[in-house]
This record gives sequence, structure tokens and C-alpha cells, in this order.
Amino acid sequence: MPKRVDHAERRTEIARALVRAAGRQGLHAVGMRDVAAEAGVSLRLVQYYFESKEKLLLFGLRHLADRFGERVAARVRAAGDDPGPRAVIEALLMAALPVDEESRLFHHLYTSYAVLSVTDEALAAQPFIKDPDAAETTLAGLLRQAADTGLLRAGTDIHAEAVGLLAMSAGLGTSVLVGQRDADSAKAVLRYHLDRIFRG
Amino acid sequence: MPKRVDHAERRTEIARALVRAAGRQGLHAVGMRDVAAEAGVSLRLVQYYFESKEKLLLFGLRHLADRFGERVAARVRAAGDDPGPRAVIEALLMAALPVDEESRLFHHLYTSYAVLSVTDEALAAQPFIKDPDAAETTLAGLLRQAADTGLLRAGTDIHAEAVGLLAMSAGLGTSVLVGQRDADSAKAVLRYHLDRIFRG
DNA sequence: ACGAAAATGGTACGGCTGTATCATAAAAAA
DNA sequence: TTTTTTATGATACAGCCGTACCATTTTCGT
Repeated sequence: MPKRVDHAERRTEIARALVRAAGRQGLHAVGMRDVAAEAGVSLRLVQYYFESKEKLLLFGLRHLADRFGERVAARVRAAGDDPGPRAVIEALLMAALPVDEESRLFHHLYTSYAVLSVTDEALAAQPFIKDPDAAETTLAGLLRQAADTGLLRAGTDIHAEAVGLLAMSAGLGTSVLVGQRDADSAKAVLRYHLDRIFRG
Repeated sequence: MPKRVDHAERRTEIARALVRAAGRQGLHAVGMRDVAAEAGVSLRLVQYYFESKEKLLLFGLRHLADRFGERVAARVRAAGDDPGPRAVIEALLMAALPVDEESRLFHHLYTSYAVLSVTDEALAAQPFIKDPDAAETTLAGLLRQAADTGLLRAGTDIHAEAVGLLAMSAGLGTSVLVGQRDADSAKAVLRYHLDRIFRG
């Protein structure tokens, strides 16, 4: 039949253009025409691959979440061959901080989506925003593993620590993003709290 | 000369309409006409009191920050006649959580402004977003006071704890806002971490 | 009273938005 | 080669946006 173009790949390409444009102008200010121009295609093509803007936004969010997942996994892998729980946890939490351009972009857009989800029920229904965070389960699992190996201080509430650390990491990330704090200071705070949990 | 209307009060009134409309539709979706309708005045009047939309947004942010400051102060006052540092700190941190409609609104819009400030330098220059948080100084002061009275565990890094607690409170607030977590669970996590810092 | 300044209303303009329509180029299947 | 489906392009439309302009009412200083 037609020119045989890989739809999935093309959609991803357009989603990447959306992310780039949104990083420059802010998600609220990016229109279909901006995405088309950024991707170097015609407006009609963007409409063809995503019937509506809402579909494009939803796909963009999924794309972003996927890329973030890969990023975290890569960081964890890079933490060493057989890293202890502490190193894995540190890699996990640090990966969420906006230290370089890519993570800044991610944090910026993910927060944009979160804000939109407050008033947009289609976005709010997306699992990345709605579900009890998968990161929480992962982190709690790592902490339990550390506790079972006797690495943690006695009396540590694993669930409360997991939730608290994730919230802290997210909050620190936001303050770094808006320029209230620099990345190194945020890292130092996170490390202090890990030192506090793991017995010296 | 003219009808002698209190400008400051009228501007505040319009800013409150902005906040209400933004809470309903999202800050990104609210226009001058929405603000005018919400305030029950003509579009021209909104333009008259704020020459441009940007000025309106800036004033709205200041208004929001002021209201939040008052809210926190009220909560702290309500904490008791001569409350200990622990009670004051708890009131401080809890006040930031989106537990009722007013605090949800505040958290929602403040986050919206934070996102906008990433790509809007006029917003980024606003002290509420740019400055080293005043809350951090306050909280650190309270913690120091507690430490001097021997209420804290030994080896507590006051600065790291202050920064961490604030970031955690903000992060928890966001996850409550987007429906990832309920307010009670967020409160419980915060209390756990206060218990951890204050010696039992 | 009168004029001037302040406050308010009505409305129009240019530009941008997302979407729909019409047309056509490309390529695989027959 | 013809047909048929997919992919792409150009353009138009209705609606909303922030802003500007023109007019008018209101009220205070003189």
C-alpha cells in the first residue's frame, strides 16, 4: 500500500520534538505548529500521527516516563557490578535530580504534566501520575533488603523512610529546577539522609 | 476627581478572582475574560487595574504568597499559647500540605507558577521563587532552638534536616495534590520524621 | 457650576489556536 | 499497469487570545 513508514518510530520522533519545544517554551505554550516545525514536518503530519493535541500530549507523557525509566535503570547499572543497596538507592534518588540538561528537561515537563493533571482528568487517569508510585515499591524493597542484611539502624520504619526519601528527592529537584538551590547542595542533603538511615 | 475607589482593594479583589478561576480551570487556561467574569466586572476594568496580563499574574503570585504566609502564621498561632519548637515545626510543615480546599488551591497554583518561572524570567525573578527560602531560615532557627534546649538527638545536622523536611513537605504535598497519596498518610510520614529528629 | 481627571463600558483588531477539508504523491497488490 | 490504500501537503475556518481605541459616566477640586 503506502510508503511503508514505521509509525511507532515516527510518533516517537514527533514526541521528542514536542519535548524539545516544551523544554524551550514551556509545555503550556507549545502548539501543534511548534511541534511540527521542531520535528521538521508539516502540521498535517502531526495531525495524521496524533489525531488530536490531547493524544499527542498523552503520548508525550508516556514517552517521557519511558525515557526516565531507562535513565534511572542506566544510572543504577552504572553504580557498579554488584552494588550494595545503599549505592543503588543513591543512584535511584540522584537520578531524579535535575543536574544536567536532560534531567532538568524531564523534571520540568513532568511537573508540568502533574500540574495539568489537576484540572485535566484524562491526564490524571494516566498511570504514571495516578498509580501508587512504582518507585516507592522499589525503594521500599531495597530498604527491606538492606534491613535484612543489618545495614540499617534499628527502629527504622521502612515505608515511612521510602516515602519520605522520594518526596524529599522530588521536592529538592523542584527547588533546584527553579533555582532556589544548586544541585550539589541538594545531593549533599540527600547523602546526609542516607547516612542517617544506614548505620555508620 | 473620580469615583474614589480604593485601588489596592480592587486589585486584590481581582487577584482573588484570578485565583478562583485558575483553581477551577488551571492557571494556563485562565484568560483576562475569565478573570473579569469571575470578578463580576468588565474586561476593560481588569485591563485598567492591571495594564497587562503579565502584571496581573505577578500580582496574583504575590497575593497568593501573602495569603499563604498568613495561613502559616495562623496555624502556628493556633498551635497553642506557648508551644514548644516541635509543635511549631509541625504546624509549619503541615500548613503546606493540601489538606483542605484552600491549601489545595494554594499548592496547585504555587506549583503552576513554579513551572512557569522555568521559562518566564519575569516570574523567575520574583523573590518568592528565587530567594533562598525564608521558610528554611525559620525552620533552621526553630531546630537550633530545640537543639540548644536538648530536645534533638545528638549528631543532628540542623541545616540538612531543615532543607530535607521542607523538601519532603513540598514533595508530599505534590503527591497528595495529584492524588498519589492521601493527606493522612502524608501527615503520618511527616510526623514519623519529626519523631525521628526529636529524641523520644 | 464647571472643567478636569479618574473610572468604567463597548467594541474592534490582528494574531494565534486546534481542527477539518480538499487534493495529491507514493507505493504495494492485482 | 492499473488499482487501491497510505502518507503527505496546502489551505481554510471558526473561535479565542491579549490589547488598543473611543466613548461615557462619575466625582472631586476650583
